[in-house]
Amino acid sequence: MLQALDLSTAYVDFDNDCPLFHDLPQADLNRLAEMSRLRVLRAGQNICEQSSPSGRVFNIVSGSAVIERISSAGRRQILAFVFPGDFAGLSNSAYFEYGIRSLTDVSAYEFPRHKLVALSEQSAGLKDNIKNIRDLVLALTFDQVFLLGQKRAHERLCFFFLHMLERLPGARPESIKLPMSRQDIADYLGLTTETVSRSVAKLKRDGLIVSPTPQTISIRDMDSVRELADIS
Amino acid sequence: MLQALDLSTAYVDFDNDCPLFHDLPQADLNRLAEMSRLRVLRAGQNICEQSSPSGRVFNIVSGSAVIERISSAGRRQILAFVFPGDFAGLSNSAYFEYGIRSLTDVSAYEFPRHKLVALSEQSAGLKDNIKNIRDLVLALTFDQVFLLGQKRAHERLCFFFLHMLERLPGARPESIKLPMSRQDIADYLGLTTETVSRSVAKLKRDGLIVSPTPQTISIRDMDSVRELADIS
DNA sequence: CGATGCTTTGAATCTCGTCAAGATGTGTGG
DNA sequence: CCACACATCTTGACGAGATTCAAAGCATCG
Repeated sequence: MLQALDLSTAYVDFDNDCPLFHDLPQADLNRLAEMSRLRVLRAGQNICEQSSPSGRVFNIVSGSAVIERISSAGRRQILAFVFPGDFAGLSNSAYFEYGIRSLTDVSAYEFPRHKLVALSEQSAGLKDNIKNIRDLVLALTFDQVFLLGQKRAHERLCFFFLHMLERLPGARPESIKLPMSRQDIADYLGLTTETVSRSVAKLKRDGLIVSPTPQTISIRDMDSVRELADIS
Repeated sequence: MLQALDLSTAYVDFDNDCPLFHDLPQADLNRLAEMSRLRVLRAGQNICEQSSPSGRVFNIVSGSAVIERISSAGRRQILAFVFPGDFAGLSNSAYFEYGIRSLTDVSAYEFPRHKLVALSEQSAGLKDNIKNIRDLVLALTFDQVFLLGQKRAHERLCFFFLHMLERLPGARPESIKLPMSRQDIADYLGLTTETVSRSVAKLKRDGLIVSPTPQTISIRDMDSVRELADIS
């Protein structure tokens, strides 16, 4: 986890091919760098609190985090997992309608929202990038609505593995290293930890996956996993 | 339903306080009118097909419609209900990741997406309006994720009634006239028609609502309905 | 009026949640 | 290096809630 706290490598990310910085001219990158602040957090900390003023937005540099909503009754729903390169906090209401919380040690650039918006008015590239990010978020959220409304537990798991395969940096079909706990997966998929465990056990039993440790998933029968995930 | 097909009243809507046209100067309204085409559909028709090229966007003038996704396995999830003044089709991918289908007779303005985008580049007001619409859609979709992931059947219905109360034009706590079938409600809430029926029956039995006809809901105990809806 | 489609109700089944116990793994201090 | 405590994860038994299948009510419309 020391890597996550290494500031010298973090700055390199301004050149990376991440959605916010993609294809921007150096001038824009410089101005983004000027307005940004690098925040470093330990695992399990709030990056921003649900219902707090939504004046800041975040670009994850290293580590993993969740976007979560907790109701007055104490029920928790994870709206998304965010990984390096991902952008979070692009709410347009005055207050965050969700919280962002680190799963691992995390480093992230923090931008004042009004400054980022102001710069995006002058930079067509930046504005496009922000729009694309919003579009992706909406598309992913539609997928999740379908998942929660229509799929069974083991189907949700299959969808989840394929989703992680796409979004989690470094994930390969033979080796997906999950940075989140069973509770996090459960709160993302609208299940309980017990049901997640049982569904994983079932997928193992049926030979679709192998899981040497709880945090490691290896897909053995991709066709069957895809079919159960029912990607529309 | 003849009202829905009355073209003379439909045009008035360009002056209405609907999200897309809100606070626009007359010049912009005129250009919007020029590029638009009024479409009139009977109940149960596709306004646009899932997976078809997403070249058009729609502004509902009269009637009700659903935004739905149907998987390869034939399962259907309704992503949203849309009502007069609502805007639909703002997908940014090349193909619609959902279909739009009329519930009642519907009239709607159809805009070529590229023209609307081009005009929004010149009209700050229009651009803001579009952005606000997208923000609202995302916020509503987050609510639905929470609903589907965390709530029980009768809680989902309470949330649904309050949601309709806010969004359905003309709805009042004492009289919500639902334009959709039990099947549509079920596909929106991730339930079956039978469970919707039973949950409505339970809410009636418990004195929270009255329902003289299946399409008419009257909220009797707003506090309890709110509490069950668990608006976060 | 009968026919059709939508809604409701009933009974059996199944999936998932709950509660409880046991297994596994990790980190700490002896 | 081992032993113990604490977390997390897994498994089992049971029950609640939702689905499924079937049949019966209730409208609307020829």
